Amino acid sequence: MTQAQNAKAQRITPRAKDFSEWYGDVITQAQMADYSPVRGCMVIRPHGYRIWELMQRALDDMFRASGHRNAYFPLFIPMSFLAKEAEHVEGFAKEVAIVTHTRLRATGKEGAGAVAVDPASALEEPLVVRPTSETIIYAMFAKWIQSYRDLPLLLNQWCNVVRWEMRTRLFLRTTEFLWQEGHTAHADEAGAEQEARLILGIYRRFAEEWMAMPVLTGLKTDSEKFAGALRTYAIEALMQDNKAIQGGTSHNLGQNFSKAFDVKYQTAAGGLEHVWNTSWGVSTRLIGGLIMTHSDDNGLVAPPKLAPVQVAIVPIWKTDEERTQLSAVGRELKSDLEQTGLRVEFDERENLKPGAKYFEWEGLGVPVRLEIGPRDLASGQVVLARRTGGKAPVPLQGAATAVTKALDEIQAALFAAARERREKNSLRGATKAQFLEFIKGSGGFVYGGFCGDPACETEIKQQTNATIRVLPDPEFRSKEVPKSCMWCGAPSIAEAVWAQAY
RNA sequence: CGGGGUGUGGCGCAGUCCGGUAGCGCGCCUGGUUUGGGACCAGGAGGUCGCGGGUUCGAAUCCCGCCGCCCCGACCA
Repeated sequence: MTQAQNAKAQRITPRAKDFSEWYGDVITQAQMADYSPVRGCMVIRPHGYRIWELMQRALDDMFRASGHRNAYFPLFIPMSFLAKEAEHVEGFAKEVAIVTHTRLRATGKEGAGAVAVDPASALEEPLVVRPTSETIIYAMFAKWIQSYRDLPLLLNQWCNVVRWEMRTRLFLRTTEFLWQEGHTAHADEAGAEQEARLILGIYRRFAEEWMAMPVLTGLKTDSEKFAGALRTYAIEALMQDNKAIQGGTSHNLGQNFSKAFDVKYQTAAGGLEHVWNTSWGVSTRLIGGLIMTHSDDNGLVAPPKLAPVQVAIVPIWKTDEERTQLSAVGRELKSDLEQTGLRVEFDERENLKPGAKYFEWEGLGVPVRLEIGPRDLASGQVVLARRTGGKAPVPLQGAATAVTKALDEIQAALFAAARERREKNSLRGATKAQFLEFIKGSGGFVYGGFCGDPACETEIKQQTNATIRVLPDPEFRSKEVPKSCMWCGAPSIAEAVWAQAY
């Protein structure tokens, strides 16, 4: 077997063969993450972390522009805090990590038994490792908020959280993950509601404009809402295997937490009122969504705006003279592109043939590759190859313009393709029979009437594993309003979108 | 927690049925020749065969126990 054939044989598992293996292969190939020695945890490698940093920057700018400020609250939360809001405890009790001791001691034994928990170091009150920070943040809000003049209070934090999950998958669900959590306090319900909706809009814009990932926005049903929230809004995207992913949530918490933590403010009229809160978050899970939205059987496809490397320049040379010449031209090209703000690598490695480099950069998801050899040099051009397919020569002089244009086109094309795929895999106005056939077949988003009865929702979930992803916002609703429940036939209270989900 | 699979150089695997002291491909290192879609030749480094017991002259291989990981189901961003 030649090396080429061998490499082909070891390639990424095709999506059609095994989607889940494909997903893992893409991550490995792109060096985005690795399994850690701790079960359920992952190491985010530089190429994956860079995507997260780019996401953070974009989101953070949007938060800041809308008046939010960043802060940092501690990892540890007194166990008693979690118990203060009844629904909230119930929601998280099953998956919190608890710190009970503060010391190890040497046992004098060999190997793994050489250290043990020092029983003398038991904490009086155990600490929980935050699964989310509502409790500790609102405990602090109670200290900081006194008057209506202190409102609204608009904070955000970037941090890690821990939820002890039974089954984990890289990026999509890990025991520890990175996210941002926004927490705000408002003088009235309208303020909180407006904030929750504002953030949902930011999440949608981020998903569409940066990730090139089309999303539905809407309201979660009670069974799917955040534990402790009045209402939960979410963005939902459809992956290539036709399973849905919840990409971000924005909660109107009402006064549930302000009452539990006694967060009160004095009104202009002199009265005393509990504040209205919101909380909202997106996590590294979005990276999983990004992978499953765009990538193909050759590896990662990164949308240009979030690609750690946007342009890879690959020189092609034979003689030493060509090498010297191309090395100089390549460096200059790199520098030109960088000056227009692009993220560029010039691949001068000598131990790899150009073809090998192409495959490597493709696996890493680089949207644009510039190939430049003696023939191009002679005619004053470079070959511009797109990750999504197609090669064409462009003038070497002013290549930055062509590259920028290509990146913009790729960004737009990825979004359009993803949206088209989603629509192709959506079924509207479904009857029960159509719903069953669709969900058990290829799957996707199913739009239909919903009676509002949780029992109906549960029955559907039990029989099909599909859940209501959202009660969609007006612009995503079908033209014809469903009159009756897709499942039970009772009068419909709202249109719902069902899907099997991650 | 239930079901399935799997643990052998960094990665992917063969060897296990039928015990005889570990091999292949990729990757890595050195030198040379190469370079327009995964280069080739030569030399080389690297493994307590998941862990613990047992059987045996001898165990990756047979027996007993344990553990890890991956995939599939119920909970979740």
